[in-house]
Amino acid sequence: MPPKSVFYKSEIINSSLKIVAKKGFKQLSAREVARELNSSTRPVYEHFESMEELKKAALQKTISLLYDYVIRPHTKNAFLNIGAGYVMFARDHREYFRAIFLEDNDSSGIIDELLKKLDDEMVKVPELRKLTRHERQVLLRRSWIFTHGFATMVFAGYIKNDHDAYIIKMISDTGIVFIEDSIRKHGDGSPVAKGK
Amino acid sequence: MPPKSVFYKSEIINSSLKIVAKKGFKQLSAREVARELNSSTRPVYEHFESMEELKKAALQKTISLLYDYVIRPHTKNAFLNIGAGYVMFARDHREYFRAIFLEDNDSSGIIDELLKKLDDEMVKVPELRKLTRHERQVLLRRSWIFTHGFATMVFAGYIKNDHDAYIIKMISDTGIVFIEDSIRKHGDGSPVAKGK
DNA sequence: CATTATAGGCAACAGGTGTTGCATTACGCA
DNA sequence: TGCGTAATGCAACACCTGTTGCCTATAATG
Repeated sequence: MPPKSVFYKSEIINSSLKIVAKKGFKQLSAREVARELNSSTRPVYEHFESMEELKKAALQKTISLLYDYVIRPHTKNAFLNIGAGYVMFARDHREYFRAIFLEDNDSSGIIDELLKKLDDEMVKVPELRKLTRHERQVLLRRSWIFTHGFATMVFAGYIKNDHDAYIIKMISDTGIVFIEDSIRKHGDGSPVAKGK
Repeated sequence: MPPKSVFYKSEIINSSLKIVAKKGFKQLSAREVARELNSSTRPVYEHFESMEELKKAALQKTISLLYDYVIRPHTKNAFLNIGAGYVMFARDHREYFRAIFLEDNDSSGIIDELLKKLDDEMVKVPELRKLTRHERQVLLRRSWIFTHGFATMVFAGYIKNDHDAYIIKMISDTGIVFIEDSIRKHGDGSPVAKGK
């Protein structure tokens, strides 16, 4: 029998995430992982075909952490939680956020999934149910662009005040502005309400 | 006397920008530049102390190109031109946009300058002049977060329709929503109008 | 026409990367 | 207690990076 594995797959991924958090995704290398584990570079290749594969696995783990954030009940409003969680993730895990959304990793699937969650929450709100499909899409898109912009600016360190309360207020206030606009436009049949 | 310089500083910078546009900022290396110029790596060090310095010069040139974009009269509204130009820049020059705003190059000075331009334009609009300083700041910040979010999503390739007309409509429509909200809040002294 | 300063090419240095061949080691079954 | 298997460490390969020493070629001056 072989000696039991000293370095488990999960340890290697966790070490990788530490490195990404500290030095960024592009600094993740086999030797860097080895240093973190006090080992040679071999164990990496014991569990992964290539560094490419390890990087994929590490990215996947950051994505699942993102999902934790958007599910977390920051407020009583699930709609708001997704946006606020997204921004908080950008604040708490800069390098993960960069790896997922700002490097060339085709993040569109994740965004689509988050948008779907948001849409599901939206139809639960009575005031929004009367909106047409197109009106809801406009609202969703606007809200998301704002949220993503906010997250990206927090990521860049441009937003000095990034406490939970401020993030929630910002997302909430602007969301309300967009919602009120949608309802108003729906009422008077202005160009936005094409579907009606 | 020495032989006259075959490779001018400007040529080196232009070659660098070509490389950045094609392969990204992090792929910009002395040997890449040499390949582009059909030369050795020497000329780079003839005109620049280090690659660091060349990278700075290249980044500076991308920033001046960004300014061209936000000054360009896409519409008759200078306020709108800045936002639309910003998004179009992200669309036309992905890698420059990434280098300026999404890598660790402290872009806050540029954002501050753009915000100042926007503020200057804002006070020229009669309806906005009655807003308090704080109300104007809220409006500006909201508009900018949305614009930056839009640019970042265009950058990521998530916005499929990125024609000039759509970009302008998007920035304009949302800007109007924010402006109307500011004016409305100013009227009824709601929490946003703290300064009044 | 000779001289001299210097731009540029070549090739090397040190350090980084992914990856792999080989020797060693330790485990748990026989 | 011995043995086979497979995980690990070491060291090397090839290729990337920034940078520099040395040599050559050139152009304007004396």
